[in-house]
Amino acid sequence: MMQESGTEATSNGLANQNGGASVEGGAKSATPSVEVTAADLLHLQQHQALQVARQIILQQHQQQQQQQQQQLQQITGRKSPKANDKQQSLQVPVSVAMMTPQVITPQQMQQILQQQVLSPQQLQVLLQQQQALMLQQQLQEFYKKQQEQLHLQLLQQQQQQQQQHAGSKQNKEQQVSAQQLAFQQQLLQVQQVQQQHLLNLQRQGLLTIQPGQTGLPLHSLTQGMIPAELQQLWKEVTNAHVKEEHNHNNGHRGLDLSSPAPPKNTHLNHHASSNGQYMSHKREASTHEDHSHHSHPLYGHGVCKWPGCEAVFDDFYSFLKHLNNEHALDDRSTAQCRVQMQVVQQLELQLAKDKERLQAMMTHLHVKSTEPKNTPQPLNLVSNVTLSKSAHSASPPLSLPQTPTTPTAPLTPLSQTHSVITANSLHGVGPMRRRYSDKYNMPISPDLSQNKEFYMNAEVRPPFTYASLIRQAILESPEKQLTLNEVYNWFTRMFAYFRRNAATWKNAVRHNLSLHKCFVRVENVKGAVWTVDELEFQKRRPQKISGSPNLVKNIQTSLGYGPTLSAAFQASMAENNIPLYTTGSIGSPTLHSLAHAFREEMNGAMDHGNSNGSDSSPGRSPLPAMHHIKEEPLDPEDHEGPLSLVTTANHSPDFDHHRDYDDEQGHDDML
DNA sequence: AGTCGGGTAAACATGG
DNA sequence: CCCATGTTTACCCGAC
Repeated sequence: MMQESGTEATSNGLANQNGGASVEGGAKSATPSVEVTAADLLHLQQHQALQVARQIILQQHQQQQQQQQQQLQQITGRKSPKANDKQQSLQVPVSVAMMTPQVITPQQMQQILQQQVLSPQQLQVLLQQQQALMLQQQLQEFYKKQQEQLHLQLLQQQQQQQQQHAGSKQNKEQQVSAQQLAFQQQLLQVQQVQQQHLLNLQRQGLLTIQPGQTGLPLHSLTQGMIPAELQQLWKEVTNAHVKEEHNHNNGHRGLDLSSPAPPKNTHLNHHASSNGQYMSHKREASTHEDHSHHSHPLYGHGVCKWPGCEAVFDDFYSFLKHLNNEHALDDRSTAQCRVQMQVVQQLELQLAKDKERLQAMMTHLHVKSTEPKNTPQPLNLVSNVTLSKSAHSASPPLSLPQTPTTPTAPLTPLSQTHSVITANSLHGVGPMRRRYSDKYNMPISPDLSQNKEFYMNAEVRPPFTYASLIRQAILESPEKQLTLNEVYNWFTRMFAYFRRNAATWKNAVRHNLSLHKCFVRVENVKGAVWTVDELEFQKRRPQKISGSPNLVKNIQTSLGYGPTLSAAFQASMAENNIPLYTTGSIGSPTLHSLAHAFREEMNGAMDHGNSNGSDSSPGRSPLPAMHHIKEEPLDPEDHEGPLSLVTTANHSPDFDHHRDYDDEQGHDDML
């Protein structure tokens, strides 16, 4: 089918769509200056950090496990009937290339990616979850290390003190300083380790996570001699579903992070040895050394670490056998691999952000900044949800339910119900290749943040029709009208996927503009612009009730939007009787767009009864509503929320700025 | 099996 | 002539 011969149309040749460059962004260079000596400060730092960690962990811990497990399992089970039928065109996107999977060639991965075996939403969810997990783990490790180090130092200091003249004030100060230093160093180390680790992951292209074991690793980690606070933290986190296996008989770790990163191990071991604790780490190390020949990134502690697997094996060979049989190069495996890639990519971005955040926190604390200003850290995804949101909040009224929790539709919801999604979504549904079935007419909306970012960086085809996208582009514009070229630009700016094969999709765009009555061409002074005739657009949507009700429902539920959300949703819809407004209304961008978007979502919802994030196909993600993304560079991506309402509301504030979409993609967040 | 909407390819027209 | 922009037709696919 697609002949990619297409002469690349000039403009969009954004060759490297890899927006994520920021990972190594310079920002972080500033090393923590060590001037503070007051014990208070130290304490404060720790305390704050712990708070954050606690928050994050508490909020996500539980869901994580369940969600992850479910998700992974689903995906795992998923089979794509014809995933391979179209793998002819090989195109290696830069971004993907940067992660070289060991098992599959970049080309293959790319193909897989493009096939959309997994829906963006699923990916999104997975990514978020994994990110959360990783974050969580990192935090744990971080604090653990920090505490440990400090503890050590303390002991040493005490010894010294005893040996010397006790009571000297100087000694005390020194001790404090030492601790402070240790703390600083720890931070740096952690950062370095993380960086290295990520690099490794990047190289490997794989990162395995064992959802079900999430809790264990942490647990074992904290088992040593953890300071009260940490213990408490841990307790809070785990008590929910604490379980059994404390016996660190298996010191597995939720994330297979360490294995691929030798440096890290070294590091950890170093510390471990110093104080003779750290079971898990040690264990890990030993695993590597002792069974070096048996080491396999996908095999750890007798368990297959293939995402969603967890099969247990007595010996390495059994595992190998299993690996070859169960995880051979087939549709499912490739799909999982693909997910992993996305996960890694996202994690990298996330890490970068978190580093920045950490930096900001440190800076803030050290510099004793004045007001309690919330650090402007996007920390999207996961954390974003919980913490950062504040920024937006400032704004108004519209925010409905927007609560921090609502956010990621995909994410949170799952947590509660780990029931539904299963079988159906997994196995049943095939990969939706390019054809995301019908209904992706759904309104582009919520979830955007994540999706937006996701699509902006991942070369994954958005699950929306060209018509929907075009409409979105136009509606997002301040004037509600765009020239063809502007539409093109919007596409390339918003979706990494459209940074390639320009000839193809551009043709499609033109084709759609001409074909659908909902797009109206308006002659303009300097040419012609396209506008959207909302009425027309709405007219053509009703056609299908977004997929079989069953499916939809299923998904809805599976996503956790139980009756509750549904009800809420309906209610809101009812409230807004969405009057459609027609065509090219040009007016104050602000209100207009807002209303527009708002209605859009509403309409969408109405049309398809269910629509929204839950579109039938397992994966369909809610449209990336990228309304107004432009201006928020760092910002939080937003919140998406299952209900469009939410989203819209949140965005509202930004509506005013309108800018030219034409400029280059200046605003892509830098991430 | 037929219909329908959507995606892709391509031919063709037009104007700069 | 080339290219961007539009229009139109044809064909394929998947969902219903």
